[in-house]
Amino acid sequence: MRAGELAYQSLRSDIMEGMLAPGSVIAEVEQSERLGVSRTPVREAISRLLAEGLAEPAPGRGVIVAPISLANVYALFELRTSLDSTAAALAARRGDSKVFKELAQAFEEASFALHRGEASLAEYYSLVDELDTAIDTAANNRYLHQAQTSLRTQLTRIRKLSKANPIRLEQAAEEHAQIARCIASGDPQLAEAATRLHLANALYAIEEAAASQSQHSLFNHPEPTA
Amino acid sequence: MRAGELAYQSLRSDIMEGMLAPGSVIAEVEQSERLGVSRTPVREAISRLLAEGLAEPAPGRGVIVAPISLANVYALFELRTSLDSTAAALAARRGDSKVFKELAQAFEEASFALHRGEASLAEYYSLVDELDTAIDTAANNRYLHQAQTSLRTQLTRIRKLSKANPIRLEQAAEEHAQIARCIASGDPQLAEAATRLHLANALYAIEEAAASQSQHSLFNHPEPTA
DNA sequence: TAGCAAGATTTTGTATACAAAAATTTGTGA
DNA sequence: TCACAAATTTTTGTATACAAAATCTTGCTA
Repeated sequence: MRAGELAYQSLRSDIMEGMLAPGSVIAEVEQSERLGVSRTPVREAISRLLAEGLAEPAPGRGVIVAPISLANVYALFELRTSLDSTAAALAARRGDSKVFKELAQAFEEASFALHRGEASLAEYYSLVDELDTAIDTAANNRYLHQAQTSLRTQLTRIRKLSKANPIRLEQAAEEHAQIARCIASGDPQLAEAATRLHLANALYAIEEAAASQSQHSLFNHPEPTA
Repeated sequence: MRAGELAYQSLRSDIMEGMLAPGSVIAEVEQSERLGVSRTPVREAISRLLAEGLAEPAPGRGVIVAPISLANVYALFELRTSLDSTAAALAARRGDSKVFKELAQAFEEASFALHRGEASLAEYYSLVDELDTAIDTAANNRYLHQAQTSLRTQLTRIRKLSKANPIRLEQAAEEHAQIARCIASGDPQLAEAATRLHLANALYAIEEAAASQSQHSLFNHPEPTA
């Protein structure tokens, strides 16, 4: 692998896994020594992280890994709702009905399996990825896809912070099945409605989780400037 | 100015102004010589252009300035409709009514002035920028704003290709006034509807312009791979 | 002791040299 | 003349040295 690519992948996964804590500075020399490459490729990597929103320039401390705060979640979900509902509507118009019928079926089964404790989280999330991919493909809009990709990166970080609630997972699986069915039906408005409903529920679940868990362990508020 | 910043600004404006034609390769050495800086800052600049979508990696020719094609316009407008209508709805909920009332007034006047040939294009476009900025501010969502910013870059490029039709400009000014009024009214659904209507009309106008002007001068189709 | 300034240190920005990879050209054989 | 391969040239990737800027220390003075 190219050194720049390696640096990017390493830093990215370190941020996603929380090894590099939100708010901590990403020093070029430190990282280049740690990763065993020179500063040039880590600079390249950092600029990619910057563009992706995983890192941020900090006023006088260089660049830091982007903080996550509860306020961000609302903003993120506003954009997500816009993007995902549009994608679902486009997929309903353009997609292959068969593909989404099968996905709906798979989500139904996953919901059952989840209920009986027979399915793993990883399996479920990979199914969600499949649905996302199918929608992206069907929507057939590279700009939309690009916007969603960078958004999903942020959402993934947030998901890792809040422990998944088993009951919510079952519900979510049902909702995903519903979305897939609506897209399969070819009705854009319906697909959009199902998506909005799902996202509203998902946000609500996050709020609940945040309220029950200690906020400070859940979310890293950007430290006060003063 | 930093050399990297200078290289970025220069290349960006060269692309936007068409000095660097869509599809032409951006060679590091060539540009570094032309701009009088070393390869390092132009590499930084290129990576920013890449992230912004103004440049694209080309399979075996390095990076090229992103082509513009009619097909892209549809995709772009699909995303734009989603983003702008969401922003308008948020602005209607959160914005200061007074600001948008004044903007509506300004657009009404601009429409008159345009009709009498008393207003310049530049003035009108700067008014549009004001409205966009006001909506961004009112919507108060950095992620949405970021997505819109990169999208607008693309749209600006397209706008430069099609000559503005004076009659359409008047209509557009009216539509903008309408959008501002709807936001001022505080009704999110109405604001969204006005935005969607405007964008549908704008797209239609582009299609008309493309049909009347010679396609090949208007749009740069990506050359066939064979 | 508080505040400030001068120096020291770290960190970032830029240039350049070198290495590796890719593309193009050139030459040779069928 | 065409195809293929070898060699050359160009282009990109990486390391490193040096410069400039910013931050942090330290010590002086009021």
